[in-house]
Amino acid sequence: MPMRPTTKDLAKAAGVSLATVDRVLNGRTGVREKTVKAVNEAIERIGFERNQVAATLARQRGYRFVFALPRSGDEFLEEIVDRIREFDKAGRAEMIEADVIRIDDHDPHRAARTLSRLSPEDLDGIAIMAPETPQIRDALHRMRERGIRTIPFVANQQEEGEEGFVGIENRAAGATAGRLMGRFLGGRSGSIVALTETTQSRDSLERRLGFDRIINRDYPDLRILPTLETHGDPGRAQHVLRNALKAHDDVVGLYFMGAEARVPIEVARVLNATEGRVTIAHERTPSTENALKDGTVDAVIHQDPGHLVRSAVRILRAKCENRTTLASQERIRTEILIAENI
Amino acid sequence: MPMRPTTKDLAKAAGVSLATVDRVLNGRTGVREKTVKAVNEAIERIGFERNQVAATLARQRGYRFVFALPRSGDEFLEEIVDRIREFDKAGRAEMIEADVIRIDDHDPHRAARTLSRLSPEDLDGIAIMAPETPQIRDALHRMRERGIRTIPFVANQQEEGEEGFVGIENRAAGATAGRLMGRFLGGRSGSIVALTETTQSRDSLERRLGFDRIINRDYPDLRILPTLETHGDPGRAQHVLRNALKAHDDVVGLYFMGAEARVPIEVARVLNATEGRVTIAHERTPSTENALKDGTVDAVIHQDPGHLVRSAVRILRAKCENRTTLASQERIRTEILIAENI
DNA sequence: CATTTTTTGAGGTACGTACCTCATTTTTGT
DNA sequence: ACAAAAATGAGGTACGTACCTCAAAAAATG
Repeated sequence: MPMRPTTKDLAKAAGVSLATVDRVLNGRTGVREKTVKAVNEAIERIGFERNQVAATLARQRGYRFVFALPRSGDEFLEEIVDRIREFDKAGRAEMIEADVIRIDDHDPHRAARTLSRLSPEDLDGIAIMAPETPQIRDALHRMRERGIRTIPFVANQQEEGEEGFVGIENRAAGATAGRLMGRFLGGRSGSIVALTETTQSRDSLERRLGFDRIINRDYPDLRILPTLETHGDPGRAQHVLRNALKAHDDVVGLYFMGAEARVPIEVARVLNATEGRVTIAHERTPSTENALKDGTVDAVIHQDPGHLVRSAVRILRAKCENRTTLASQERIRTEILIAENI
Repeated sequence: MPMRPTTKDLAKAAGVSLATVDRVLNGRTGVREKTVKAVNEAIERIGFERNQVAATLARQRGYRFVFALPRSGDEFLEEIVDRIREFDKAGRAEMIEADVIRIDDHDPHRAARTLSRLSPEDLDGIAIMAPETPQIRDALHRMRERGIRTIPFVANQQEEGEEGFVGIENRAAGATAGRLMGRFLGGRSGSIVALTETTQSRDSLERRLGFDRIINRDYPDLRILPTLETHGDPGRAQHVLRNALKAHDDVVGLYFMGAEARVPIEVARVLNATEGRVTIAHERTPSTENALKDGTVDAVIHQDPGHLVRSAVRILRAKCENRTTLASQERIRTEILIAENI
């Protein structure tokens, strides 16, 4: 068992004292540039790696991470919340806490204010799932300046400045749905109904783009109708779906693009709309799971909430410890679920 | 921040000394049943949870886990090995080591001897991927008696005694392949060629069972031919595949059940066998990935090697610390890969 | 009851890092 | 060259647990 070099070894190797090593390692002030470089050089030379176990123990307060999620929640969001709670429980032994705060997704100012109130005393990092508004972007920027690590979560923030996004690429997810739709239809021709809560959300937009790309390029006999919106309202959902089916007698496929597939699924059941048609939805939830099992839905495009949560924590923690993560390991997969591999 | 109770608090609550708490917590001998119960009762009462961070630090030697993998390796195995190495590197900061040893899968006695040589000094736990032979089973049993935690890895060991298996359920994986085959064929009728290295392996057997179940039940127009064996030999593979295609002019699908899809894929390319047919393989590897991209293979049934490795480590570690894991979180998913979600 | 055996307590050190204080040295500005 | 400021060193404590020794107490044995 090869003894790993400790801070003591590092101090000796760099020709400085333990105190200075500590200053450099933890980015404290009052160290000459020259000394910093000497220490860093020694780190490379002897291959020093901070013992995170000892470090966490020493800095009494472990890590505390917060997930900022929209208040208005769908089923999938609930799954995520459950996973966060689960992680929090399991993480206690590792001195890692994970909490949830809800932010007003309909009121960006209020949301930004909520974020502004968070201080580095309360948390070390935050994973944020929020619409991209200037207010939110600003709030995030200020948090980072206060020393809180941030990471976009599930809903992408365009901002290229910060690396590390936890979630799937929705274009690819839409393309996956498109390919399955095309293959499951096996050469049939006709129209496809695309349904979502609101076309305003970037997720839906990108999914639709990916979906379109595949269908239009590879399945010329299929035609995708303009996206229908439910606004989360079952009544409206039923209305628009019925109208669409009435207006087009050649509908062969249904694509539910939103995260809340529950409403479309229920409505489709009532209208008996999936019979003889291929139906594809997003995100595994109790609703979509049941629908897969009873055949209402043929495939579900999914991202694993447990992976989302754990990956976010790993990345945030790495940021806190100035480590890098293996991007390959943190990539969230776009999963395909059918009745057989649920 | 609610202070978590420490061993000191526990000692006070149980009315015993720190030394006794230590004895109970670490399962040492020389403690009266009555005392043990008193301590355990106090643990429940005050909600004591061992601080694993401090514990790992204190027991100098962190954890050392070994993956015992068959020597004769396919591409998928190489992926797994890469993930283990990756984990080992990343795990050093957490004081967790992960190593690989290769065992002779063709010589159970030699394999068993290799395992017998491992002592608790060398490792804390082992994840084993090996055929189920009495010799191996015995060796595992003896290891457990020596205090080494064991867990079957990817290849299931029937043995119901030990819980925790890391890998997918191959019946379900086969069923998934079957469903995709049926749907992708979209009502066409004909024969399906099933190919594997050897029908002796339980993995292949179970996959075939799952595959058959779906096809026979739901796709009466499809007929699965007797399983062909390659024994890993390209020449033989080409021979049996060509013969099958010659004997049956109605082959509409190919199912590569083994973990080494490289050979069948290459052979199929040479014979131009996939053109106009649906082809499904197992495990994502460079070969299957390329085949997906260029259309040689239509879908790949997969289990993520990174997840496999991390899950095995989590479970082994939990066993070492007498903790339980959330089975739901440790279940390895049977993934479906197509060109769009690779 | 005396003696052996078992059980328990008291106290210590160690793990590797964080974080603190204070003295001392080195550098900077004038 | 001098004072002021900045940089560094020396030494300490703490985190919560593991693991060790030795003495003392309690229980079991005859």
